[in-house]
Amino acid sequence: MITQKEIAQMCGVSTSTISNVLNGKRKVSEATRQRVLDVVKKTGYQPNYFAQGMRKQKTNIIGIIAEDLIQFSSPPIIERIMAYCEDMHYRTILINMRMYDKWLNTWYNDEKKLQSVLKPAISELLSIKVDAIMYVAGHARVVNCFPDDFEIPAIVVYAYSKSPKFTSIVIDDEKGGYDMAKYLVSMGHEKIGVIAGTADNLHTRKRLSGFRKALKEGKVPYNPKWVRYGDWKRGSGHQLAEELIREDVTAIFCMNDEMAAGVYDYLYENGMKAGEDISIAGYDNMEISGYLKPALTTNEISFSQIGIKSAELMIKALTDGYETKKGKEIIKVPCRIIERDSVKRIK
Amino acid sequence: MITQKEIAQMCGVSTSTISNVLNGKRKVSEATRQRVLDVVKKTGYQPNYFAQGMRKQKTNIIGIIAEDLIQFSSPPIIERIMAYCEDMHYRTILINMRMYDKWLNTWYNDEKKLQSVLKPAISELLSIKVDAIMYVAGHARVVNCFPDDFEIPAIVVYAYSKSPKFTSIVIDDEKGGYDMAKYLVSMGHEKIGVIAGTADNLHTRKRLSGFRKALKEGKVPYNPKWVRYGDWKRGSGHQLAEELIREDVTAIFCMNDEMAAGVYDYLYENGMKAGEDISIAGYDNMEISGYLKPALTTNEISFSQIGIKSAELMIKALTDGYETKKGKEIIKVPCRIIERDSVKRIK
DNA sequence: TTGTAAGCGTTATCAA
DNA sequence: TTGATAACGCTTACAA
Repeated sequence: MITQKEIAQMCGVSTSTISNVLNGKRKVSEATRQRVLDVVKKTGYQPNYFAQGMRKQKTNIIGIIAEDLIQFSSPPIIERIMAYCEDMHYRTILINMRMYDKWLNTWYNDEKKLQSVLKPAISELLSIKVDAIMYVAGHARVVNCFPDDFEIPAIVVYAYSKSPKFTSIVIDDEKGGYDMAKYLVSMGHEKIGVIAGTADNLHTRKRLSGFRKALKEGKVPYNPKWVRYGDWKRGSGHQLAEELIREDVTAIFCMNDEMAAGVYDYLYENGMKAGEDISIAGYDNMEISGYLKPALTTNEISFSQIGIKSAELMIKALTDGYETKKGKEIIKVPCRIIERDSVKRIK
Repeated sequence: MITQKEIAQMCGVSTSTISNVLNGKRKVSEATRQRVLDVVKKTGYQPNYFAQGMRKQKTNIIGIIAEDLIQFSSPPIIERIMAYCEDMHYRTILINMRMYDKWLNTWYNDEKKLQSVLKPAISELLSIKVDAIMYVAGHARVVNCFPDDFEIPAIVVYAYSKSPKFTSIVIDDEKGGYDMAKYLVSMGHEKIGVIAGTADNLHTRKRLSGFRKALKEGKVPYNPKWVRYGDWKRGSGHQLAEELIREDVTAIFCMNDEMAAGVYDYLYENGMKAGEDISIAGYDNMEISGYLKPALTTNEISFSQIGIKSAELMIKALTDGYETKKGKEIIKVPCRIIERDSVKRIK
């Protein structure tokens, strides 16, 4: 590949002149400037990125570490991050840790497994001399990503940073649960079942706490028997639907769309229909929710908002100095209820 | 960040010794080796990637250019490519062109739009000195990715390379259409409607040609009136379902699951049921197909196979010399019919 | 077995 | 306005 030196020879000037033309760092006579630009264009010269990086000690690259690219939340978040960075003239480099591929579902709370792939990923990015690192989690939990004395700005996306030194961007689960309960109550429901996620999960706990708060405000009774814990999978929705229907609830709030689909399975098998015989609400607004019959009312998580917000913060930190390191900040992105046909107004 | 020079000082040896220990290039006495390794470990020293790359003129990085990361096919393909490359000790760097974000649906056949983002993407990868480039398309068509005299090995994934110099990995659409027709005929259907994709689309044409071939072999009449062209969207499935049902077909082959979902919409509105009143088959095996009721029989595209296959080829080309440049090869990855509940045996 | 020194392609500093 | 030169951190040929 052609180098600056060759361009310099072809133009009959020194390499510093080429460099100066290309970077506009100092005055170069219009004549030589044009000559240089012509040759650069003709030859298709591209500065060697490594040489530049080495000399400047600054790369304008932001590293992204994704827990798992095939987690459904990851592509839209990362897509927006990349878009924003590109607009701000930063490059991005993505490392996909592929946690699911490596350990299926057994890594969520296994610190050792996480660190065994996270450390090399961080090392790699540091050796590439990225300006900052964005950690994109696959789902919310407290996660120990970076050491307190981490040498570059960093941010935790879609999970809570264990260390208070790093800003986190998460969804507002508490408000999400609260809003959904408010909505169901406003539709006349007073016996509301919940198919929650796993009991120790952060999403689960926060959504449930918001849910209870709204019931209290609405003076609607809360019955712990109406709260069942699933495993986020379709099958558990099916199973718990049966239990809750036996309790005579008029509505079921499922903490994800997949379990809601499991409820639909149960209804289908038993000749019942969501939005008629019982009301169903989901969470996530995954693609499937618009394809269920009747279409599922659910709480949309705006992954693009999460992506944009975190990229903005990251770049602001980079421009303003290392502000993110000053202290923890937890940014909460709100969810939004998408009203479809699975919740019926009663009474 | 700590450099090799500092490590050398701390160990009381020269930098070349450090380098040799780290790369195992020549004999170093066990004593110094240990001493060096200890210090490296203690300090967390990481070689500077830029300096290495510059010196070695070899990066072991494979560049991936994705047309669109949020196209549903892209994440699983890319995930597998990354996995395979990682196993083979190659790094990957991903550039997402975000075509959809930039131009919605208007870029498919717009060479100018494509080139306006592809050229900078390629330049960037070349200036990073990647060893090879993999182009990951969002959907099949003939695409003009690289100039014939491209300087590094390259491969086109999920689309057909215009230039015969580059290998393409695509799905076997012809066989896909053939298999589906065979299957429907084997279930007793003789009046089979088709909701095809857009008429000029490569997927459409190849699937249709396979479809006709199978009908011919099965001595089942082919009626052009039973073939309708949609736009791959749900709405067109809905609309064309009505037209085909009026033609009294007993089965409808939809060229993607989304249009099949549109057919379901129509059936639902009219009190009909797939797999009972009429048989429906889809294509893609998207997530939704397992959530439709009754679950949709469809032709699965194995994106992971595509990813693995292309990564294998790429790395083989890199190891064996630049074989990919020798001549065009079109690798076809077969689809696989997933039998669910939407196709009924008749007669 | 180890050290010295050149060189990879840029940019920044200094001198002209 | 321009050019020579050093320096970035590493690997490798050659010398010791």
